Amino acid sequence: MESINNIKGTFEKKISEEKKTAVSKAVIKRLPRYHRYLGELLRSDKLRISSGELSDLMNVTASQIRQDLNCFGGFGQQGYGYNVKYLYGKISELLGVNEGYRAVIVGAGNLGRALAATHMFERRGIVRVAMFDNNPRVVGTKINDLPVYHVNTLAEYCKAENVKIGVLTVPKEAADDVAKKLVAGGVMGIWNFANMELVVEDPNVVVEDIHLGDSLMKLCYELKIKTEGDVEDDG
Amino acid sequence: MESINNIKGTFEKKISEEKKTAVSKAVIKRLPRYHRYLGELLRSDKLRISSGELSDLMNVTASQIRQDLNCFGGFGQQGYGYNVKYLYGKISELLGVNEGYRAVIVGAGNLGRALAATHMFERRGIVRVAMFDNNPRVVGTKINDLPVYHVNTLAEYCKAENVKIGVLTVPKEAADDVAKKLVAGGVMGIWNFANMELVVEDPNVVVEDIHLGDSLMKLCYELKIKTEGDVEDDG
DNA sequence: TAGATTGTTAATCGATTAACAATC
DNA sequence: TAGATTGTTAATCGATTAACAATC
Repeated sequence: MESINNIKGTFEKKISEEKKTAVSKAVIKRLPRYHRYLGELLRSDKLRISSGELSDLMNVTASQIRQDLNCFGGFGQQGYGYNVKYLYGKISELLGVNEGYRAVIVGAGNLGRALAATHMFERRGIVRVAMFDNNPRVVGTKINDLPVYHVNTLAEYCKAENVKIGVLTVPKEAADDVAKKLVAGGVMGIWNFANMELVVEDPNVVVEDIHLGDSLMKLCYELKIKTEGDVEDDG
Repeated sequence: MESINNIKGTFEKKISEEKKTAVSKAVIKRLPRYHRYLGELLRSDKLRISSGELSDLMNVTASQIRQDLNCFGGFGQQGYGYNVKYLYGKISELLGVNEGYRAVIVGAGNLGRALAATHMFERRGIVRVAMFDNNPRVVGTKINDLPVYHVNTLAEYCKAENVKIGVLTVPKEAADDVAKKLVAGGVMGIWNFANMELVVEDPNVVVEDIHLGDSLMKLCYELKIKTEGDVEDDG
């Protein structure tokens, strides 16, 4: 009896594992890029594309493209390639473009305003519903058609308005506190521009840290390496 | 005779290779993060730190920290650890913080203005000298103390003013053209916010593409994965 | 059917981690 | 000297590429 249960358990585990087969981080990071290129192909009325063609376009190996796409299912057809519209649709689906997630921007400073002005969100099916700040001079105003509320009402608002994404453009000293409010309000994803690694208790909340400064420094490093040796070395 | 030359050649090659030992991309991407944490430790008056302590702080393995730092030389001391100030200085040096690179921002839209308003550049020893745009209504004005010139004068200005870094916040249709002007002006590093992979002919010019949209999509993907299964699946 | 191109397995490469001898 | 911790080599892990059988 016990041995039968053991066998059954093992078997079930194998099946569920097979279904998951956790997609690697490297693949996930590449998905948006595929989406971008396929969107362009679609706009240029290209109907089908092979991994070889896409490989030339994107500067990655055809092998990687096939491997990547196959993590999510067989989107192509042997001898034909991939149908651009179909593949674009599938990747859009994977990326949640059709989910209509609702987002708030917290921090109405320069960066918050700049993000409020972009089409970055609509383009991805994300609906911005409001901005938040603690400055009484901007609370109550509108920025790019978005009402600005006081950050004290953040959690409450998110809960009532079913906000799923919070964009953090506050100074890093305030970031932890605002993040707590977002999580309390049921927000499940935080896009963090606060120049620090945001730590959130709830393991179901995902965080994407943006480190513009790190990117700028990496540029300087590479610039330095390339130009080094061109000048006298006084080391 | 020939065989002697061959042996000599092999030997010389080995030495020069040993000196280079090209630092891996993964390590380079982590350098700015070390710089960030060490800067904070310095500000909090911490004098020394071991790879073990830093490991706890940064959430990476101590082994990786030691391995990473050793790509650039022995910055630590057995039995002691690393001197915070010294290590910070060394990493700053590696990252070109003391080089005083001069930078222009091309594109005086929302993002360009937001970047102009940050302290991101000074903090890394980069000197912003001007902004550029093609809109006659902003050309001639000042934004955050930076003069705004017409983009037609870009190459000429960069050459005259020894500009090394160009920040690209123009629409992607204009990006290639502006990049050409920057390169013509002797700019060696381009920080590209134009939502496309910038291709530059000159192999000595380094490009760092920022893809905020990709990051946002990745967030949505992870958000979707986490919340999937919580709701009815009408697939 | 023949040609093309995928899906998938196996081989290679690179990056991370573990272990430990060197040394402060 | 003994204890601590680096620098560095070896082992492991993960990601990329190559190869080819399956199949449209």
